[in-house]
Amino acid sequence: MQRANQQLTVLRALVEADGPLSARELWSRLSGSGKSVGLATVYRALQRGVEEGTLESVEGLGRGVRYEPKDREHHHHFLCSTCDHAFDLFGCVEGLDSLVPDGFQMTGHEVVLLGTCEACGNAA
Amino acid sequence: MQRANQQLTVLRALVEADGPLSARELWSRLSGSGKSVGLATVYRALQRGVEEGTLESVEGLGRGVRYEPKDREHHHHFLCSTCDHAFDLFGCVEGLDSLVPDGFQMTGHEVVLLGTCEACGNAA
DNA sequence: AATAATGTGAGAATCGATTATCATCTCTCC
DNA sequence: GGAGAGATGATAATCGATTCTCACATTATT
Repeated sequence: MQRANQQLTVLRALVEADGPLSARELWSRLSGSGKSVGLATVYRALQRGVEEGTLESVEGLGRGVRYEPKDREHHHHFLCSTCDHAFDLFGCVEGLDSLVPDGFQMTGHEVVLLGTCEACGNAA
Repeated sequence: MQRANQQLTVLRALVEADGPLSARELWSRLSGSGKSVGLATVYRALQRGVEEGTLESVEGLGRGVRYEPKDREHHHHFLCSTCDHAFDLFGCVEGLDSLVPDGFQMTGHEVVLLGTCEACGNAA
């Protein structure tokens, strides 16, 4: 059995994106670009991608869950408060360990920068 | 059953908490501590607190919205992946500016440490 | 080609979070 | 004490997100 057409369409759109996308964002993008895909199919593709290990769900970017390819290097995100789009950033920060309280075990971290993206800044 | 000043009861519980709480968490805590308060009242108190400027809503800690007193100093949070409780941290990090892409305007940032809190770590 | 297995789209159903409704209850002011 | 204003609790209604259903389409198998 081979992966069907729409599953691939969804995954490819996510790989080409400049940041993590929610199911609905993904659906809007595809709908707007001629490639009409059912919303249910988007959800199925995302869920399956996570199960198969190619995708990862990202929480903590405003409300809702977004998804991104799992093979990306460690990175963080910029969330535009105007258009609500999330952008991938490169690099990380130092000094996180010193924040951890005694007795707590840190297994990971999230850094989210907030503000306005270039497009929204220019439009203003 | 006392029914007076529930607004105060809610705000006080939030001030005494060691981290931001969601409406439901707050409601559970109050219910569990003898001070029975309607869930609707909790929502009303939170909404009003935000309007009046004493409370602040915090997104980005897992799913859902949590609230904390607005007069706290700049700080971040530790989210326990076992009990899902959010704890206040003290201190901040350096080097965030270097992550901002050209043309983007950063107005704020969030740092969330993930892992297990002391209680959950000991219980394991 | 015939059949079986799987993928897909549209919309219904579900779920949790939040808000609205409304009958009561409390407090204040007279 | 009594009226009016605002607060409260129980629960229904709403809302957005996600999942489920099912008829149909596509692909695989023989």
